[in-house]
Amino acid sequence: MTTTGAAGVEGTGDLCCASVVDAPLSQSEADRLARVFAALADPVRLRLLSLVAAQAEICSCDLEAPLARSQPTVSHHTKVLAEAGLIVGHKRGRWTWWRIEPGRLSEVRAAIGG
Amino acid sequence: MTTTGAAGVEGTGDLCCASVVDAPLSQSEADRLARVFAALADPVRLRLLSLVAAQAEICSCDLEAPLARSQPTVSHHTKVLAEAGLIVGHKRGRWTWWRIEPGRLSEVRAAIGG
DNA sequence: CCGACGCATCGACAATACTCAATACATGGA
DNA sequence: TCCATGTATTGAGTATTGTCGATGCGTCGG
Repeated sequence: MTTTGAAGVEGTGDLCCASVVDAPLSQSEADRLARVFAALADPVRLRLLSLVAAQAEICSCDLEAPLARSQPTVSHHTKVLAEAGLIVGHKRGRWTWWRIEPGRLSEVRAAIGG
Repeated sequence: MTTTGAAGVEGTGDLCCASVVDAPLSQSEADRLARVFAALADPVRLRLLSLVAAQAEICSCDLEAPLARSQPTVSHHTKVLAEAGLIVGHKRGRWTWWRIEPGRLSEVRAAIGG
């Protein structure tokens, strides 16, 4: 099982070629982009993301302590990030391991004029 | 008057050298970053930003129609973007003109691994 | 088979955000 | 000076979000 919100690299929606600095964004492009930014708009999720990015793979159980949040809260945040396509998780035994999806961050970077 | 939330290029706070993909973000770095992402996490504001970016300078009065929002709502969104340091406005006569602050978007891009 | 463990989901609550009508403020023209 | 115009602010209603305790589900060890 891959705990990704949607298929492939794309989380909530494809970001390709939608750029804030180019022609005015369409309604739907803005919606898709806003969803990814919303996932990044929480300090706990940003720290979670940086923890995942720092270790190639990390277990949910190793996130509660550094984030100082309860297990349900951590689970909520991983879900949000996964649905945005920013991280991917898969279960192995009793544990869920998360890794970053670097391509997604690149898409975001491109969308703001990368 | 420059309708920027804070001094200089920085809006809510300096983003320099805080990167999601490098070492774990500190609490305060995450807070500052999250504030900027929160400003980008609304589709109306993203379209507003793209309208501003497309024209070197644009009047508030020319935003209501394309955004299909009331004047107070547009004013609210411009304020949020300005406080995040993403746009800058100054009054000229009766009108307020907004322009993009490209450096701020660059900072955000760098923070996600640019 | 049973209990412990890791994780996801549910329900609830407080805090925040988006929106608009009403109002206040400031500027320029007559 | 007075009024019209563009913008900002206030107040209120609704929706969304972050958080946690309680609970459910799947997996491993004994």
